[in-house]
Amino acid sequence: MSSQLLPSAPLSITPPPPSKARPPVLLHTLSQRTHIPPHVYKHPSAILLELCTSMKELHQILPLIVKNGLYDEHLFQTKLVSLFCKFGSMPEAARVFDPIDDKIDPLYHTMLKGYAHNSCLDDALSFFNRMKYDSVRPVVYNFTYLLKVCGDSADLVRGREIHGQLIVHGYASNVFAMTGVVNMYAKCRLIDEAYKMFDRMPERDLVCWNTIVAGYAQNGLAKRALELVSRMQEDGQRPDPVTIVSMLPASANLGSLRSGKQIHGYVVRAGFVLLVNVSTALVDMYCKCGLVGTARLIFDGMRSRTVVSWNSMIDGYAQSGDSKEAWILFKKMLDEGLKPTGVTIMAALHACADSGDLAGGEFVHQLVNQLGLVSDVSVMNSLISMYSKCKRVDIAAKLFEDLPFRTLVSWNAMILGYAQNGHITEALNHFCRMKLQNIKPDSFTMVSVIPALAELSVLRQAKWIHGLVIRTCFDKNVFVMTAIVDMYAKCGSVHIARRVFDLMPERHVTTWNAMIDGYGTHGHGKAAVELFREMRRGDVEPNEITFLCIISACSHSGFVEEGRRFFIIMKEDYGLEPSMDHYGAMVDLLGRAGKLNEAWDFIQSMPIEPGINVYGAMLGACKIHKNVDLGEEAADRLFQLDPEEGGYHVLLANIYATASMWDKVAKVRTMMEKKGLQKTPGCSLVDLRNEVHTFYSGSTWHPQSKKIYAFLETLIDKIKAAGYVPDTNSIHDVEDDVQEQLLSSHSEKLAIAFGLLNTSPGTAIHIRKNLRVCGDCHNATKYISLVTRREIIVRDMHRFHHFKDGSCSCGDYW
DNA sequence: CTAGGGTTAG
Repeated sequence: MSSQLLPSAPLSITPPPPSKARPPVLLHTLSQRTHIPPHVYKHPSAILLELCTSMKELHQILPLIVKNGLYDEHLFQTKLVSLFCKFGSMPEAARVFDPIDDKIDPLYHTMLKGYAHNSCLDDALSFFNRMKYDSVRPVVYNFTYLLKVCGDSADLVRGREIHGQLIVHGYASNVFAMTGVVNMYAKCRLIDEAYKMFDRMPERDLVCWNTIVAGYAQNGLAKRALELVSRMQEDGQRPDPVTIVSMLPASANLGSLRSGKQIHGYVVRAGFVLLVNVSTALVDMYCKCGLVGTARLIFDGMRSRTVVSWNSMIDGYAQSGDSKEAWILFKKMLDEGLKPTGVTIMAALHACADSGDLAGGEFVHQLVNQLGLVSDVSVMNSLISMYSKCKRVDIAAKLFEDLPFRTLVSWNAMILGYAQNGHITEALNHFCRMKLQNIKPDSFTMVSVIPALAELSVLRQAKWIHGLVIRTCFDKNVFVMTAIVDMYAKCGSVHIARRVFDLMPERHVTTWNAMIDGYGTHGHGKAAVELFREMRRGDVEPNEITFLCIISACSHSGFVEEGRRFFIIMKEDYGLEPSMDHYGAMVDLLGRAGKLNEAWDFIQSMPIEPGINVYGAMLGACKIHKNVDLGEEAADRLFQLDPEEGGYHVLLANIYATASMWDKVAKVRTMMEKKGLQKTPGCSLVDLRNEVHTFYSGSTWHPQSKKIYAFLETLIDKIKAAGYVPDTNSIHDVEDDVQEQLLSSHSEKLAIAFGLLNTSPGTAIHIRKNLRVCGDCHNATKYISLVTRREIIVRDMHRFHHFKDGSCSCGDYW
């Protein structure tokens, strides 16, 4: 067996000359007395050298050794070089190495090892070439050092070269050398090439099986990695702790609890549980498979833990959404005096981002500075994400701009940060900026940019990015394509969305959700329900979000009974517990349909304390159905919850205004002022050729402003002739003509006028509005679509309105 | 001097 492990070519180490120095007398006599051959005893200088643990100690010991005389000169030289290499000082190693006249081969080997470990690959290779020049025959382990460095730096070109040289030197069948080759190719992400080399090996031992298993596991081919473990067992190799530590992340990656538990069983039977790296990998696996509690039990039962154990557990909590527990454990780790690593910091920042804990995030930021982790770009990326999630995209941007070098992840974090904070133009600018710097976007970039364009709601831009997605082959990526489906729906083209949806070979639950929601917001309740039924017949399981989408689709279309049924099915058939958003959607469903008392009773029967969104839905329903009493009651409860949004107060004020209760309107306004709440200014966007034009109520800064107002005046006369009556009952404190003027300068009317002025007859006009469409604008737009024979598509904060021939797709029900 | 494999991370 062991003969197979020997190199096929003879080793070329020249035997060192017999030692001239005799061991000191004491040791010599000791060895005679105990019949141990004298060469087993080491020279005291050698022992001293071996005790060195740092460069400082080495420099202290050196004079002593020189004073007390050298033992074997070659051994001393080699030992010294080895120590300088070990402590990372290649210049000092070279100072010892260079002047030596009769260099023995091991001296060269030691030096090469030093270069391989401490310097760049170039230094190691040029030393390797010098060896050849000095006629030193390379030995197997010279190649293994170099292959390792190639693998670590993923330098495929040099890796191949060394592979070639290794063959020339006759090591093509050497297990050690070829294991190094397999590992090198695997690290260079050429797993097929790695397997080819593995397959050609005449003999395979445990280490080389472990190498190929780890190779597959690290290249994301988890299933194949686990299959190979079965094969290695058929080949007579028993998985050892190293195998296990590759298998566990593989089964975690698969999310396969069954195989994870199987491995756990094996670990227990084989007696590996006490090994800290094995139990750490178990903790990680259970976290990734969703059993964070089980992971915690293992973590708590560990006799010793490394920083990796802590990191795995903290990140396990962070990834599973338990940011509270993640934070508690992070603090505990600090309390125990453990030094966090970059990974710890990233997990902690993830937790802060999730819970919106800015103060916690700032604390971690300080820690990053103290620990000197500012040069760790991954940590900085996490800081950017944390600040963005905590709505401080300004700080995130500052960090991003100050980065000495940026990775793709940095760009993605920044683009997503901008997109999620509503800075759509900035998100798109950065996308263009990264492309100008020749940084290739990945699917994460696309999934950040596409929703930004969806927010912009400009069909032309949507088609542009869709084209880009196809050209860059991201149309094979289910997440990117889901974003595209969602984007088309949000750009008003639910039919294109459906076409893209139909063409997708693979659909994720989010793909179905996007399409169902698309139908819902466009008021195509029937299509939404049909698609949901189709989904249930297929093998993609609906999730909580699916039910949110379908219930809200029912709400937009007035399908009260269907909506109710879905709410029940959700729990009974799928075991999904309704969240606050689901309760909100149900109140909206009932309330919108005019079943205000039922909606109120529904709120009373909720098993959890109703949130802002629930009372908000109630208030909205009261506005539609002009119910002051219930509206007041809902608002009362709502305001106790201290909403940061000024919109709810405006809603209540509008309820009062509709009922001409002007004193109450004034009261609400005062309350708003006291609380420092502001009404979000209404704004409408319209895209024209290459520009997005923004209009605010009464704004006059647009270059075409004069033309727009003049056109609007004649337009309003025309629709009045067709039957339009301005709805002035929400304004009371100004003269009639001023009321009308205020109404006619609403942002959507300005945007529509601008759109009509600048586009050709027969084309549709797309308007994007940040708030809900007001009643008067809704009515006016219907008439405008009639008299101008133009289709006008308005996307408000909740849904789409397709105005055509005097009516709206929402059936005046929004 | 005296070889090759392994854990956490957007």
